[in-house]
Amino acid sequence: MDGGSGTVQTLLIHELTRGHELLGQLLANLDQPTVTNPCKQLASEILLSIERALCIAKASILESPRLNPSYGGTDSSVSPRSESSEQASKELERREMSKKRKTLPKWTNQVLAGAGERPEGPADDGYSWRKYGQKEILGAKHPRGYYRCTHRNTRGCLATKQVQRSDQNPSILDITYRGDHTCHQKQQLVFPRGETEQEQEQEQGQEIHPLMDRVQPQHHQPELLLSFQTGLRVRTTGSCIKTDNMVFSSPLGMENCFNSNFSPSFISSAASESNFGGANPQGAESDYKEIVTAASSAVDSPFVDMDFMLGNIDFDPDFHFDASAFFV
DNA sequence: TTAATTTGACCGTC
DNA sequence: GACGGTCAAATTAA
Repeated sequence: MDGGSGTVQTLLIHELTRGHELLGQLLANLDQPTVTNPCKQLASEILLSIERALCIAKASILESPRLNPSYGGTDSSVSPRSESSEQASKELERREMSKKRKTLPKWTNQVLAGAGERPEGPADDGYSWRKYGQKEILGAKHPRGYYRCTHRNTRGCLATKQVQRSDQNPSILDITYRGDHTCHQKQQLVFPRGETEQEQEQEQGQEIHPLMDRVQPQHHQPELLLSFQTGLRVRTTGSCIKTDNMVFSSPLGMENCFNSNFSPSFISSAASESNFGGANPQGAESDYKEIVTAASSAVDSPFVDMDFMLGNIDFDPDFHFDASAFFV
């Protein structure tokens, strides 16, 4: 990025800070027994503030066209090259990609593998993946499968994932995601028992929030925050880490973006405990395996989304965002 | 015929 | 040089 990123970051931090302040006021108001209107007003303002922050973050990413090679970047059909120059550019491209990949956000999920699934078969996470490789990994009992987004060529989507069976528990798949889906394929949520979204909603008593939709439109109602909060509370209190077969762990972002000052209770509490009935052998050694989990339909996108939007923004070390209050 | 998967080779990093 | 990640030709499936 360029020099403008500093300003963007400042704006972002400003918005988030403001959101934080408003939140403080909201919580203060909540302490009063009968007040409801100020709360709604504040919630609305907070929501707007946060939305602005998200837009800024998104804009900052879009500002960097290099992150999106397919959009106007290398179009070999336009400029004919000699064979050697083409090869050279390929090599260059490869190096660029290599660098780029390093900087891509990365996080890990653990997924209970279904009985009928292929050895490295990824649980369907709603995106369409194409396998491009498989490799025996040193010290691992099971090979690692490499997948990339189906729309890599058509839309330049750089998202990839690696799927590997856990050594300790072969019924668990460690799935490492890398990069965001720039293809904007609408995530098709998969419901284990053939349930619809609505059915799941009803069963879980919580909403699928528009905020959690990774595809833009952001005209959210003020009450959204409240339902958002409600949903999060459900997840926080439940030590259970599952839908039927999905287990979610912390995306990179929660830890990476907010540093130590940002330690929401829903992460830390869950992380300190084991899952799968007390056995999560992977948990301690993995980079980002604090289990957040909950209903995959609701949890998946938002955190991942937030992660990506904020992923390459450095927060001021002094920036304090006490999110624990937010999720009370 | 097209799309997806497999698999050996290649490349970059440590 | 070892290892992990990716490429791309060959193969298989739909």
